[in-house]
Amino acid sequence: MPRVTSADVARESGVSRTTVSYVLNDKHGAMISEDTRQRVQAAAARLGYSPSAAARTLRSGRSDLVLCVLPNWPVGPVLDTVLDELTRELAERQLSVLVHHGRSPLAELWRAVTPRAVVGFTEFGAEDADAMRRAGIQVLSTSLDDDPRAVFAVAQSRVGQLQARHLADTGHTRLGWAGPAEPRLADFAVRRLTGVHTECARRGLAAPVVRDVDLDADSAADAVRAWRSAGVTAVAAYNDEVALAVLAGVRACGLSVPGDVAVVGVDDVPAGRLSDPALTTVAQDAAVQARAIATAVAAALDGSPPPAPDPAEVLRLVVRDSA
Amino acid sequence: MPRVTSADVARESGVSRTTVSYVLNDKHGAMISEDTRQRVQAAAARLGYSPSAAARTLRSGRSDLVLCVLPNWPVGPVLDTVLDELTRELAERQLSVLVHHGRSPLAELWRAVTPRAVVGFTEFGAEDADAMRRAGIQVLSTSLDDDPRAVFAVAQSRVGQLQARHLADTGHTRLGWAGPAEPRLADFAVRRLTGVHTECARRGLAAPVVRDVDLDADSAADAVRAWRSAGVTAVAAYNDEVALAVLAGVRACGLSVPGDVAVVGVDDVPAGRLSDPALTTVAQDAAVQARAIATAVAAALDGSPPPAPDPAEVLRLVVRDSA
DNA sequence: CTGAAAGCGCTTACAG
DNA sequence: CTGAAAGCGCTTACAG
Repeated sequence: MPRVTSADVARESGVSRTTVSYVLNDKHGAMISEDTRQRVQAAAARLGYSPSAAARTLRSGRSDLVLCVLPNWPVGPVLDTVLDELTRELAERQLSVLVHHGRSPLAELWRAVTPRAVVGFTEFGAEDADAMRRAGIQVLSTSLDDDPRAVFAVAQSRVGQLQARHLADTGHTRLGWAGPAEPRLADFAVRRLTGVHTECARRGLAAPVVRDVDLDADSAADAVRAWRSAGVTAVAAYNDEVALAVLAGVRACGLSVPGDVAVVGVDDVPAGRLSDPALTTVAQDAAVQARAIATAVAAALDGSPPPAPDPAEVLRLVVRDSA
Repeated sequence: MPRVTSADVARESGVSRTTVSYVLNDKHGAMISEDTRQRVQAAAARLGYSPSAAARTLRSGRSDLVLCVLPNWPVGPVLDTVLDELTRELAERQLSVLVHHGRSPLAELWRAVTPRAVVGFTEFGAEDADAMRRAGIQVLSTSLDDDPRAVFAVAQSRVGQLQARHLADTGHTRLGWAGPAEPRLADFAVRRLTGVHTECARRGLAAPVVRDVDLDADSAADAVRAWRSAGVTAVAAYNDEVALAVLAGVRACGLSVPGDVAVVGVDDVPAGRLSDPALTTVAQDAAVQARAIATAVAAALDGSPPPAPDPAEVLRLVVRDSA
């Protein structure tokens, strides 16, 4: 089935392609007779015409796409919300958001879609970034640190600091750190752990006792025993899932939370509110993050420098029963 | 910064654009002298040349993109894996997978990217589907039922059947259904509930007692009391999250699982393995699903009809402690 | 108020 | 072995 082009519409309605283009793009508003306008629109509808994006992009030199490149790590609930929000917010600016999962050769991809902007939720290689800029694409990236070049940054070390601060404030002096077994999360994990370290150092406490724990009770029980024998009374977990594993490990050891071991997670997932005991955690406000990123992207596209959002708005300690 | 075009590369290397194109696309292998080839490649690299996707697509009439359109509902762990796998599998066929979150006007979108195929994880409107086909785009969709026109289907009613079957097999005669409070999940929920109904009817049991439960212990406790007073001894939950809420509700009522109320979830999320008691659940093999979908998409693109996968491979009851 | 023409960047018959 | 030329579908000065 051959493509319906603007030439078809022109023929069908007895006008030139120029007129078709004007009518369909609402250009030169009043300069087309109402009669012609109607005829063209009717013909377009009858033929089921839709303009070729490729031709349009080629002509104008820019598409209306924003490409989001996801990192290697599993999409959690926060990022999921961010993408939903971003899609909605940019849609109001006539921009379509497309998401790329996994890190297949980025070069192939942005060439294939010619996006107006690329938003990286992971760091781009320098060559990739250069090549994209050379092709006229806005390159934006989010950061896990306080990178001033990023359009949006939530310093992950602050997450760890918040956890350690709460634990220390509630009287614990020997902390443990429960890292994720999933290696793809390492970029996040090292930063959060650094935050715990920093806070411990600031208060003159010993460095945290580090253990990675699988998402099962046995692995967690091993870790719990190790922590206990090191005198640890409170554990900061990489996220709520890991924290739930620690809870299970403590239970498996016949001990209790928070009496024997206090636990703090990150993310505020539903399962953490429902566990026994309910998880104390660091919540990340996905809606606020999404809005901030969307604003930043929009500003970048306008050429105006975006205001740096206050990271304090994004992170919030939620105290429940586990610590 | 102006775009680097193949003409620039041609000028830089002292050949025609034709030759540049041949070299860069590995066409006519041996027919270009090694010397020329080297010169062109060096020039392209030096200039940082990357071809215009728009021009290429316009020329060839087809892009190498597969657009996945996500439904309204939140992306769960299963779909997340499916997208990752699909991306990887189709990458081997030189196809880039792009994902669209949310249901902003679909028409705008596929026009903007001219994908080779569109894979819907939700139903398309008939006009949308027609318009896409008219534009030469392959339209594929997954289904929640046994729809033969779908490239891939996991009948959600089977999920409910599996849950009910296990509960009935273990001696329960009065079942409850815990639905999700989130309205966007309704499409899934009604089908799973139907499966429970069907299985109950088949065995001559009373219809399940239906309650939607929020993801908090209080809401769940209300539901638990309602079930108890209706004589319910076992509950099939929409998914593991809801099941965890039911667990919390039972606890809040001072009752126990599975003694007073047995509970089955769906999804086999880590938190369900870690809860107390560990959740019996229906696992969906995301890897198998992803492979099946990828194969189906590839087959559709080749024009060959895909083999219907065996849904039995995808769904699996995992018996643990809650039922 | 409307049309003829150029040109976005690419690939590919078709000639040499 | 390599080049001149056409054409994919669109938009937009530029003429009427």
